[in-house]
Amino acid sequence: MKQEAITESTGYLLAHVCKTHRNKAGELLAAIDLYVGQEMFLLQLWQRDGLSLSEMAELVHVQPATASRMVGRLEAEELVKRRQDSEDGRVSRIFLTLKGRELREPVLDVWEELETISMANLTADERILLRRLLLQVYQNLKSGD
Amino acid sequence: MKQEAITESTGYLLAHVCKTHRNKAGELLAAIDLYVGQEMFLLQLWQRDGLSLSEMAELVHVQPATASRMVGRLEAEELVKRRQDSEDGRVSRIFLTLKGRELREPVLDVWEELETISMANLTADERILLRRLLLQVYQNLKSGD
DNA sequence: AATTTTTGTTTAGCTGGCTAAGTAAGTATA
DNA sequence: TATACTTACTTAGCCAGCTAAACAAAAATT
Repeated sequence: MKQEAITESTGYLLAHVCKTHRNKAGELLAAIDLYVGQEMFLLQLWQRDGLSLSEMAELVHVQPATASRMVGRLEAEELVKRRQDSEDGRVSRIFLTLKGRELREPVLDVWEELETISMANLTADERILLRRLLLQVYQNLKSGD
Repeated sequence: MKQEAITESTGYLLAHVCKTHRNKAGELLAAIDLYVGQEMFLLQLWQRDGLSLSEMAELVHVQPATASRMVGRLEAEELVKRRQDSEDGRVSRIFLTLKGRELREPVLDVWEELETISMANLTADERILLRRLLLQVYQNLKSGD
């Protein structure tokens, strides 16, 4: 591969767009006192309170160690509380606090704004197309060796 | 915004694809003893040895603090060395070592493999289209408020 | 019933990101 | 010339990622 090819590659552009997207998300979430990624945990709990830590990790697509620490931080901010499962002493269940529940609407607003900004100037067809292409890339990466 | 809309949004899919891409990159780079992102610094130095730290930060699109630390790690691994500029004592210039230069081919190979995997099953037209759509998203995020 | 294996979580330690603050060199102004 | 301001970099401290190891509970095996 020629050297210039890296910075001209689609993968490089993808990484760059993503970083920009993530930074924008971080900026918008900061306004409601959340760090990027935290909202994903809350999102899952709004759908189903009391998930176990490993269920959370799986749903959010992170490792259990990451989930454990992030839940720890959410707990420290009093957005969630942890309880030991009644039937399996190893299992940690995560529950929303009132404070955590109140963040639902603001988070949805943030993501709506983020999506509106990101998808501006793209027709509905282009958005569908982008999704299809991204899904193909994802499949490739998931199965590639 | 409805809650399900977040996980159905293109931004969410983008983040997910990107994380997968980054993990794949990390896996491939680990085989040549590099962490994700380090190769980007080397890439710039292969093109122009002796860049200042802030030039590096700008070219790689990170903050100077990040660049400083990452260059520190590359120096610890003896891939680069730092020298004070002869005309401006504040300026730190980064030079490749022989070891750093020898990594060029392996890095190019890694990125070629990564790109091959990522773009599999996409026609040339689809790749061009993906790039165009990603660039549009990037422009949106860069100018959006 | 005792032992071994598996499972769920946590902690430690590494990484690349960021912001904020600090330090020293260079430049501009009085 | 002395002082004030700007610039380049570094350090400290926060974050989300990861892997590896440790620990305890549960399940499986002997």
